[in-house]
Amino acid sequence: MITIRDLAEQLGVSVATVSRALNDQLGVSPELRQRVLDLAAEMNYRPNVAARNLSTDRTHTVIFMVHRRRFPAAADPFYSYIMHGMEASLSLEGYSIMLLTVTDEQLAQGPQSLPALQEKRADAVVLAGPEFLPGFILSVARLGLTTLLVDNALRETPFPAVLADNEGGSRTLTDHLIKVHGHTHIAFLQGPKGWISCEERSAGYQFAVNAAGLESHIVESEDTTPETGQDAFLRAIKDRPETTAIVASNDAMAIGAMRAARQLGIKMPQEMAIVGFDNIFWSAYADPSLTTVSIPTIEVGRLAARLLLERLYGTVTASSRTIVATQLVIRNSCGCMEAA
Amino acid sequence: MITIRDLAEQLGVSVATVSRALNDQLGVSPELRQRVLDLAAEMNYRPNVAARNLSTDRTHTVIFMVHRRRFPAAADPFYSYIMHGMEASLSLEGYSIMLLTVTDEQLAQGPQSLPALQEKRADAVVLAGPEFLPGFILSVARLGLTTLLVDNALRETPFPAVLADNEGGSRTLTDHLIKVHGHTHIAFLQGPKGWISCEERSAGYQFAVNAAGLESHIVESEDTTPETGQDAFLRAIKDRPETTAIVASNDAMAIGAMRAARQLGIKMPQEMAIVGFDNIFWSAYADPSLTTVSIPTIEVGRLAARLLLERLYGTVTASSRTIVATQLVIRNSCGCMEAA
DNA sequence: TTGAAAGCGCTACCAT
DNA sequence: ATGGTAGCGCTTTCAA
Repeated sequence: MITIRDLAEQLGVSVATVSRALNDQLGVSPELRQRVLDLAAEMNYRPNVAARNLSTDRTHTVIFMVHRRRFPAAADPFYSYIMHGMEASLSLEGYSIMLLTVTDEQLAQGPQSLPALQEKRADAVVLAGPEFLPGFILSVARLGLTTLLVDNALRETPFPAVLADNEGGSRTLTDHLIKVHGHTHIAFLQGPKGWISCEERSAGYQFAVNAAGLESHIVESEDTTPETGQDAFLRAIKDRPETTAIVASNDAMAIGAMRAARQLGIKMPQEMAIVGFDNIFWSAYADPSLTTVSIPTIEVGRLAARLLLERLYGTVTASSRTIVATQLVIRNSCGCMEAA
Repeated sequence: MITIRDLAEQLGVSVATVSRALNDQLGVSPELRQRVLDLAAEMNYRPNVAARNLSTDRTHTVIFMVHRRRFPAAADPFYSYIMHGMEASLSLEGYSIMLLTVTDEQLAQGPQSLPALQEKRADAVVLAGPEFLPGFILSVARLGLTTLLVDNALRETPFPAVLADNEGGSRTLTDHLIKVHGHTHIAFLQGPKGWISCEERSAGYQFAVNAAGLESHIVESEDTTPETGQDAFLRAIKDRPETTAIVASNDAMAIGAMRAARQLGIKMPQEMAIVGFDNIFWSAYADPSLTTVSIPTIEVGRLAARLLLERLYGTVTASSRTIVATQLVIRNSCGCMEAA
């Protein structure tokens, strides 16, 4: 293994100079700098990360923390995508990303139970998903790591967070059912209370429905899987048989609802329009193909990476929530393009 | 931040002793050891990883390397699952896992283009997926990192690798179509040449078909997506209209084939049985639900982690390939349980 | 069993 | 612009 000492000796200069040249710091004459760089390249020099970490107290590493159940979610690798987006961005800046999945027990015990965090293996940490509660979040932040929430947020305390525009997307989606297809009895299949994305989607639905002077109809669920979607659908039409359209909290629920509808012999989209959220890969393969809202997950990850780096370098202090635009994806399940 | 020096001073002993006590090394009297441990706990001492890394030349980190296109694969988060399994196991041993996705250019340029590898940010590296070619693999290994292949293998050189029992799974699956359902004209939708898992699945199919005295019928594809499955299916039945069953290289292709069959008005499973491989979440939601072979991805990850740690600790030297058993998952698309 | 001290490779401060 | 050098916190010889 070759070190800056080797380079320094070869060139007959001090290690300090070599270090400066290598780190692009001022105080080195252009020609000497070039000689250092050339020799480093020639000798295939690689900095020792551990040594640099020790003396700078920086690791150039970010921890991506997510609940173990959610990575990957069987039905939807949402967080895998976000991590992927982060990795691609971070690697460009010389940063690495570590995966840390946490169990319910660890969540309950707090960050003390997470050695990777305590040992400061990273400069920053992303907490992805709604499982992280305020108490946990704040204790992580208190550890001294730069902390960022993704697909989650604190309600009262301002805290850096990146989220999709769930409310806007849901409003647009619901509006589409109302304005384009003329539905007047639309139910919303709501996911668990406390999952911010579900609540925002619910809010978007309600806004659209209220604005149109329609009655809202919210059916609650404990989860957002096909199974719970199926179940919620059945309750929805039992409650109100006049229902002709369903907005599900996500695609998985929507696909479950479709299955339930099909089993009852309900024609889709003619007798029942069903739409989802997330635009998972398989939503295009549902029958009828699912109208939904897409979230640019890679972009969410890219943004998270950028925000983190900005905060690490002190470029920026303010701005708590960052909202990423979503987009309506029209397919067949809303009633559009039936000819296709 | 509290260091071993703080502990040493508090206790009036040397840092060497504290270090030994903390690292469970011999040469410390039981009572002193206990006092050290107690104080460490009381003062909430956390070792500085960078310092330890520097002096031991170990990082207690593993890099999970995968092609950028494959993480996560939109249709099937196969590698996300494996990484997840690895993380869960590694964290128990105090190891962390880093994600490193690589592009085609980086693959072509070799490990030189990957700073994370060169800088020895990890003790070991897993190369997951068939995109890593022998030259690349061997140069990574030459870097001095403990290297392990997952869902890939070298053909000639013995090299540590973990794979699912693709051949066995595929043989069992094909056998099921022959023995239970009496099919005599079964086509195999083959994925790209060079993807070892696809080739093994192909071999399993051929073995079963030959053993039954049937003719094999292999249809090639450039990828293993629903689109390529759809296309391959059409070519298969055009080639041989007598075909009554399809074994696809994976579930995504199988679902694509189903779509093509449905568009042609072919009844499934009565007129056409279609089966897949991987048991992705959505395969249960296909119509008819997909008979397939499940791969215990979490277990694959767990095994990979264990093999890596064993090699890091020099417990084991031999054994190149490790094969993980797969399991037949019977649903409706093969013709079983039609009543259900 | 315990302690002293020499590094690990790099950064950054203080001189020159 | 360049050099000398003191750490960063820990592990690990070597002595006692």
